[in-house]
This record gives sequence, C-alpha cells and structure tokens, in this order.
Amino acid sequence: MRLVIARCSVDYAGRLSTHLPPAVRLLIVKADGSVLVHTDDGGYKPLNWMSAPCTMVEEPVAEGADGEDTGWRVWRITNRGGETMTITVSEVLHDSAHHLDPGPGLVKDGVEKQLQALLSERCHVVRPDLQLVRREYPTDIGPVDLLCRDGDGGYVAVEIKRRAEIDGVEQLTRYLSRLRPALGGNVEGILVALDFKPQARVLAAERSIACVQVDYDELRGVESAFLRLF
Amino acid sequence: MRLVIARCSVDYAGRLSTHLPPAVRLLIVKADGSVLVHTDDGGYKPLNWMSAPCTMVEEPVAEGADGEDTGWRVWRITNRGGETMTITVSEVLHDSAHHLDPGPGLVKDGVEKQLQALLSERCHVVRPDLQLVRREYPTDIGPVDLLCRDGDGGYVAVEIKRRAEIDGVEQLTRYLSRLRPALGGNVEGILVALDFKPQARVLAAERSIACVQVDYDELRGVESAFLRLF
DNA sequence: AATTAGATCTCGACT
DNA sequence: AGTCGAGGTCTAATT
Repeated sequence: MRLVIARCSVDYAGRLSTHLPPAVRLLIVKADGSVLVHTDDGGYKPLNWMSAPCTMVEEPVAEGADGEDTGWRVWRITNRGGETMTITVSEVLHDSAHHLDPGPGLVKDGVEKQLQALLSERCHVVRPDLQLVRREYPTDIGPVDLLCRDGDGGYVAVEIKRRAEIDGVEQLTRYLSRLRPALGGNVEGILVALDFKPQARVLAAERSIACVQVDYDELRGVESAFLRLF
Repeated sequence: MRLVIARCSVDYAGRLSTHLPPAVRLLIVKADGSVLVHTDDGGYKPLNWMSAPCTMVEEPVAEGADGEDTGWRVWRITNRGGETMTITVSEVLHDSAHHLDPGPGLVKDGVEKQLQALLSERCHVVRPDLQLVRREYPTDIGPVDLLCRDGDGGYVAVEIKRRAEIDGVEQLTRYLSRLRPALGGNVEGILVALDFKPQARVLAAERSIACVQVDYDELRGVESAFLRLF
C-alpha cells in the first residue's frame, strides 16, 4: 500500500463525470491497484476512486514549446470498460509504501439472517397460530424467507427485514403472486421487521399484507429463556 | 489527518457486531474524528469505520497483577447511539499527521437530473406528440419526473432512469395508480432510460408501460444542434 | 456473465 | 429530526 499526501486535482470520466479542483488530499494506492482519494472531512467513502482491476500510469507533465518538465506528475488510471480517473499532482507532501497483511476475514454477526433464524424457530411470535413449513421456501423468482401454515391449514408467506421499506412490500407481493397459483389458493402475506417506514405500512395495508414489528432484544431474550429451560 | 500503519485487532459493536483478528492494517483518523480501518485488498470501503460525530480515547493496556504496561494501546471510539469500535494496537509501524485542505466541492455531471432536464425541454424525443405539462409533477407518494399531454389530449406520465430496473417499473406503476383517479381517466406510462434490464422490459410490457431507450450523447447532440441554430 | 437482495449501506434533499 | 429517493451505489450469493 502506498500513501501519498499531495496537492492534486482529480477528474473522473465513466458512468458520470466529476471534477475536483486542486487541494491537498490523501491518495491511497492499494496492492491490487485500486486508488482512493480521501479528504479530511466527510467520511467513510472516498471522494473519488477506481476499483481493481485497473492499471495506473504515472508520467511527468511537460510544458511549453521546449517541453520542459514542470515537476508536476499525472496519474492515469483506467479500467476495462473505459472509465478513467486522472490525478494531476502538483506537490507531494508525503509518499510512503507499506507492507500490509492480507486480511483475515471480517466476522459479522447479527444481521437479517440471524433474525430469520430466530423467527424460523419461533414463528408463533409472528402470529400464535403459525407453524413453519420451510425456511427459504423456493419460488421461481427466489426464496421467500418463511412459509408457514396457519390454524385453518392455509398458507402464510413471511418476509423478514431489519427495516421494512417499500421495496420489501413489493418483494413480498411478487412472492405472493407466484405462491398463490403454485399452492393452489389463498396465501396470506406478513411482513416482519424491527421497524417500519410509514410508506411501507401504507402500501402493505393497500395490499392486505400484515405488518408485525418485533424487538430484537426481546426476541433474543425469548430465545435465551427457551435455551435455559431445556 | 492522522495515518497509522499498525498491527491491530478491531471490534465493532453497534447495529451489528464484527471482529477482526490481529493483522497489519491502515488506520485513518480524520479531522472530524471519524476513523477508518483499511486493508490492502478489497477496495473502496473500509473494513471497519466510525463516522463523525464520535469521540476517541487512546489508553495503554495494562497487564498482570502489577499493572505493568504492555506497550499495547487501545483506541476506544464511541458515538451517540452507543456504537463502539475498539482497536487494540500491538505494534505501530508508521504514525504521521498531515494538514489537508478542507475540500472544495466535488462537481458532478451526467446523472439522472441532467437527463431529466434535457428530456423536459425535448420531450418529443420520447414520443413526437408529447407536450410537457410539468416537470416533477407531485402526487401524494412523491413527484413523477414528467407529466405530459399527448396528441389526443390524454395524459402521459414519464419516469426517467439512467438504468431501468424492475424498481423503476414498480415506481411508475405506483404513480399511475395515483394519477389515474386524480386526473380523472386514462393516463399512459412511459419509462425512459439509457439502458434497460431485460426484466424491466418484461414487467413493463405486462403493465402496458412503454419503454423508450435514449442515447445520452445523442440527446446532448440534439441539444447542441438546437442551440447552434438559434 | 447476469440477476437478486442486503448494506453498520451512505448521501443529499426536502419536510 | 425523520422520510424518501438515488448511488460511479458496492458486495456477496446464486443461477
């Protein structure tokens, strides 16, 4: 990894065009060739970047009739697909290279999948009469999170989100449109989430999809109590 | 901005929990207090991060009964909301601070808004008989990009995307379901984009929504020719 | 290669 | 502060 602090201007041309006027910024060149341009404010995401695979050519900037070297350097970074990032460096304040470890993977815990696992084992939390038929029940446009049967022997499709937005309602609607013919009859839809955007509730109501809000800590608490008992 | 190359492990606890085992990584502390953890592979996005506003406390790690200093240091970064990132640093290979310019803004060009502006002035490109009623015509679920009248005095709602996907069809469908009662009658829908995913075309066809593909350069060319004439 | 759905999404605009 | 829509979304999983 190479770290450069430099006064530079940056131009990107690809899916859109952007221009950054000259200023002192951080340039990161990673081992895989990708380049990031960061400022001191803002956060998280680079002002400009080029992802690997890409190639960088660094060349001097000549000026005038005699082609005298200006001391400036231009970095031309391109990828397949013809996107280009051009960094014109007029002053280098820091330039160092470092050997970093190839990262051991990031271990994640606690996302939607976990919620699905918890609810698949306790779908009565969603509605007391529900009994799980199958988790990740397949349809021809992808698997619905939970397929259950209710007290009357009817089917209930459950879509689980950390945060329910309008897209979640659309998604469940598409599943229902496939499940209803496939299961030969009525299939209810329930959207379960830790919290709901108002628009999601409105659209769900329009389509007779129930919304059930669950609490993550409570859900884990129930789970812990369950484990403690057995 | 502070740049540190260090052997470290990282734990994040907040919206989810993550753990990174010890390895040599890049730590960036920005002027606003935000902290980024980068590796040499992957790209664009940090392995872990904490966005501003947040506060960092750096303290030595004591060990044993006598509390002898291990030479290790732990960075505790917290924000409002109780999210925490804990970086345990066992070896520092580089540590430097730099003064960067507060960035002059990034200038963007070529996004959907530009496309909308171009098409609002030349909606006959979409279909020759169209005449603009209003750009960003409001409905109770948000504004539709263009509302036009056609040759027969009927209404046409136009949704514009850089890339038309299934969501764009859903979005236009929702607008139409609001516009039809509001405008008292038939309202056609047209989806305009630089390119179309096949599934978007299929769903649009099912719903009698026309798909019109436009070329960005051509659109700007038409515009230039127009300006050159007058 | 293409498609789908998630993300500690982030980011900006608007209310 | 909350909501909503867009993103050079990116990213991983699956077909």
